[in-house]
Amino acid sequence: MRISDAESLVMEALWRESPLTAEDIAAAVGPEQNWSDKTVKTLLNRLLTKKAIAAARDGRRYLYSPIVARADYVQDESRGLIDRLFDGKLAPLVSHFAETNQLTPDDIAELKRLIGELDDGE
Amino acid sequence: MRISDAESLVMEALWRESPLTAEDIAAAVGPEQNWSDKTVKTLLNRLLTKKAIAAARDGRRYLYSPIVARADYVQDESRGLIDRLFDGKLAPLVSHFAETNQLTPDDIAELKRLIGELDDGE
DNA sequence: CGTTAATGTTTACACGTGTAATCGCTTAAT
DNA sequence: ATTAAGCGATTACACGTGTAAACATTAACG
Repeated sequence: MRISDAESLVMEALWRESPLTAEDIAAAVGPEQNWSDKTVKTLLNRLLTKKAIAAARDGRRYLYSPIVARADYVQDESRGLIDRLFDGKLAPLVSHFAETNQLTPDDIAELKRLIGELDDGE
Repeated sequence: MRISDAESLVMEALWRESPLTAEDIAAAVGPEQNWSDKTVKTLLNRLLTKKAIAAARDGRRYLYSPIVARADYVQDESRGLIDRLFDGKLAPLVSHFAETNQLTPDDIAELKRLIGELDDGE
């Protein structure tokens, strides 16, 4: 099942560090998003029913941990975008960024390095 | 305003060719998506109120054309994804694809070419 | 000229999402 | 033991979206 935008912010907190209590997560995400702790609880529950996270009882509270791996999530999201907008190929996306001048010299250097490695490794 | 997934399929038809009648669009998109012509009409109206497309009366019907450019849409979508998931930088996305073995030799060749050009051009 | 067919306009409706408030149970403090 | 406080669970509610049916209007055909 799909992880929504708001939910993904909770996931990001858990991917950074886990397990966390609801309180921890509210503290990590709430202020930034201007969310009440109630909102965070709702998101946690939805993520639970979606089996995206697990909860382990710890006394009176729960400790939450991700079940879905960030890599898998990132995978689905980026594959989806590339399939929808760039005919499933990565190069056109890079090309688009290049054409719209969204690449800093650092980006370019990093890309060069990556591509070089690829060539060697594969 | 945001263009939804279903709406974007209508936009794609118009980006491929415009102006088009509602009928044209239904013919172009409907079968693939299993949409009734009613559904296409609804999407066209929503896109109109979102000012994503324009309609020019042509006798009894309208001819629809995009107002939003595909490049701008692609721009927003891909920037959004990269900001959300890759810290705003393109290189980590490419890196992710490389690590998860989603690059065909063709992709790699194309990327090499692109990066090479970049280097020269900029 | 009236009826039908083609189009566009309005209304519908369930589901996910963002954003919470309220209810209820359990534990800690008095 | 009673009450208050802290948590989780349940309920709420408006808005966007996917998907379409119903209604209205107008032009064409008989």
